Amino acid sequence: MDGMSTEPAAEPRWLSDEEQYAWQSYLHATTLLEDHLDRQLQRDAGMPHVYYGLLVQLSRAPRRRMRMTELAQNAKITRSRLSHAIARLEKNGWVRRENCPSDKRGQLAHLTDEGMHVLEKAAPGHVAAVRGALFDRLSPEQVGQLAEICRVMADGLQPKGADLPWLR
Amino acid sequence: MDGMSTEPAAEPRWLSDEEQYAWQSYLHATTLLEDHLDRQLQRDAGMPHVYYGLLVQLSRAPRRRMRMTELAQNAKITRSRLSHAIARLEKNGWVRRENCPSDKRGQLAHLTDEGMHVLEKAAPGHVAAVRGALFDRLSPEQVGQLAEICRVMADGLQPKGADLPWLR
DNA sequence: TCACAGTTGTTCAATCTTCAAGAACGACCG
DNA sequence: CGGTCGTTCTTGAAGATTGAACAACTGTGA
Repeated sequence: MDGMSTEPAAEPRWLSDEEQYAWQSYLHATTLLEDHLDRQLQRDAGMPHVYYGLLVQLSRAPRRRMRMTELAQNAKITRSRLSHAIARLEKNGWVRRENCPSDKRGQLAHLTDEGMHVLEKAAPGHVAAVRGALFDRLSPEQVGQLAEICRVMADGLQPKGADLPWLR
Repeated sequence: MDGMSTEPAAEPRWLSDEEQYAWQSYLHATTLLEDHLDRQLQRDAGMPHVYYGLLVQLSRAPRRRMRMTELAQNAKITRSRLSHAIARLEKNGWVRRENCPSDKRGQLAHLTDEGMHVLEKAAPGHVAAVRGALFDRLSPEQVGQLAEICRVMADGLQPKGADLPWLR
């Protein structure tokens, strides 16, 4: 008996030089961008990026209302986290909870007028930040490439629906 | 003359349809990937991705030692956050603090043998996760595109006078 | 030598996130 | 009905992060 055993982890395929470089660049860039947007929104709108995203979702929903679970899924956060987040936004007066008429377990998050106002005030600065960091620096081809790359990534990470990609 | 006034925020340039789509895809994909890696490492190595990154940095440093500030800069986190993180890793026995001989204010973070061992155990699974989510799904051209896009992004977000130690 | 401004790392309080329950309700089946 | 299981949302405690404040130290210039 020697090296070869029944171990499932045979030979880890490490990253090539190009892949390593791409991975480092990815981590570097995404971290910087996330920090940048978080700071910008915290400064200008008094909330982190995730919370801003919740308001955006609500603003686009019919009657500015959305079920908690649906909102959590769209924002890719847990229901628990959403519960805390909505509690905070409710304390700010930007969101209000309502009972769901069709399901007594359910709750609707409702973007208030005040919340809509905050969102409208914050949006231009936020878009400018995204532009300045990303879209004003990329060529149209690169924007397309980025979208396609992200689509492929998301395809392989889809948590629900068919769990086909989870090999093994 | 009409609504136009002296407002400094003249006309926010919103995102085009292509840009909106790319931005949504970006947020979706990066969130999913980060969550995926965080869970994988939390499950297999008992620490989040950021902490794993710290161990990687240390493992590559001369004598497995690094100054706190340098480590924080490389990992793109604040010194405060690093302080807490190292305290936690120290509690696990994976890192130890040492006084810096040349600067009495300074501290060196030192990756212990035990920490190195944990890292070596976790690395294959982590690489597999990165591969499975990203590099095994992208064409070589896309890997190059991604690297270039991220390089441009990072260029525009570089916090200060740029020293680029991660560029070879 | 002596300010003195700048750096280094830690700490505190406020905030945010996660994880493990748990209460309330709906859907289904006998 | 009544029982059972799954869903929906909330809660509380532990852990993590942030930003400001702080003590200790360095290096520079007068």
